[in-house]
Amino acid sequence: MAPDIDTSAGARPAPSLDDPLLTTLGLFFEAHAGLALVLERHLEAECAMSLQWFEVLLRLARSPGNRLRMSDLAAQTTLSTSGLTRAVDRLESAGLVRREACDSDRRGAFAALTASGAERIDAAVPVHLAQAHDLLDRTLPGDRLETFTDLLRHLRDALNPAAAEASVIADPDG
Amino acid sequence: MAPDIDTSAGARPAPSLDDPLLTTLGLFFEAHAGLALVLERHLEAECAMSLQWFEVLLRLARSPGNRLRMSDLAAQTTLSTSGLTRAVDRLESAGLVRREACDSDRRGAFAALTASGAERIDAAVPVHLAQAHDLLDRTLPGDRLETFTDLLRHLRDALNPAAAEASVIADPDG
DNA sequence: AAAGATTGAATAATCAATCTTT
DNA sequence: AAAGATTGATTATTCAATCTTT
Repeated sequence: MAPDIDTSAGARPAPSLDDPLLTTLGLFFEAHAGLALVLERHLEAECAMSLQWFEVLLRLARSPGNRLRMSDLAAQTTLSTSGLTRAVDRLESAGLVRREACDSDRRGAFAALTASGAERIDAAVPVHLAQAHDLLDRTLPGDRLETFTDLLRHLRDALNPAAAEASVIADPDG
Repeated sequence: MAPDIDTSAGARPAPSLDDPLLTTLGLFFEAHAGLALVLERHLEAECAMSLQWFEVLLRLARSPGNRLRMSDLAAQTTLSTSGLTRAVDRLESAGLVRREACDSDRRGAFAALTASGAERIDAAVPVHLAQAHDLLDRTLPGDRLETFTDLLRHLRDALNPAAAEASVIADPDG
């Protein structure tokens, strides 16, 4: 018979509070929060732009005709369709994006980069990349960054099959 | 003299829109969003609990006396101190957490796990872990999960030195 | 009836200001 | 005056409902 380890009053049994997978998940969430915070602060200070705006403008800049259907854009970001509608409202108010009608399906709408939006994202990308390289090349030197990317791709493919399939066609993110 | 690649009307120069680091960052954010979504849905369905509640309760369950100062708890989550105040308000309304006074410093307050809160997190951890293992052991088999954890720790340490230092003392996340 | 997009209502996150204690 | 915690005001996000077009 195995003896109880902890018999002190009021102690609860520890089901699996020390499973290393909890540590992995915790590290993942902490790393994400830290990275988003640092990147956002830099982008905000240097380019007066949130990380969300950067991501939306970048998607548009990489799309044919610098435009994308609202629903496609929503699928490529972490926003719901209503969330994207509001985000595009704000981008349109700032003059960085313009809505365009869709001829082939009049229910649809495009979000299109304006000249001003193109200027802003073109200016922001090198600033963003400089900081990201400064941070990551130093933190994950040698081939570690490539390994990290490879592991992330496996994870993303398992979690978001839609994005994985789309990347085979158009390579929005690997 | 290097010739221009694209001389079509209206074409903008592409500064570095294809830098592989943009792909890495995109994959990281997509993987995070996907993982958080999947874990949250499962936890919500099986344990009627958000991922945020899970994380707060888990931190408390792993702390001596099942309690932690509000400011320490905020530092260990992705919330601001005011955000944590509100989160603890909700947890307290649900009866999972109780505020306790701090004798040594009467400005301070503890958030402490209630018996009900302990039951709920004890029940949720195995459920959460089962899903996480099912997902990750299959996606990153062999030693890939350990490699991934190692890379995340390096990244977290670079981005959040405070958490890295704390982990040397108390091991909240590796 | 279903798809694309938007809107209203409800919930939650942050910053700055405030209050208490050190 | 500074630190710990909370509150008010603002902004942003989501779900469900709505409107138009297919």
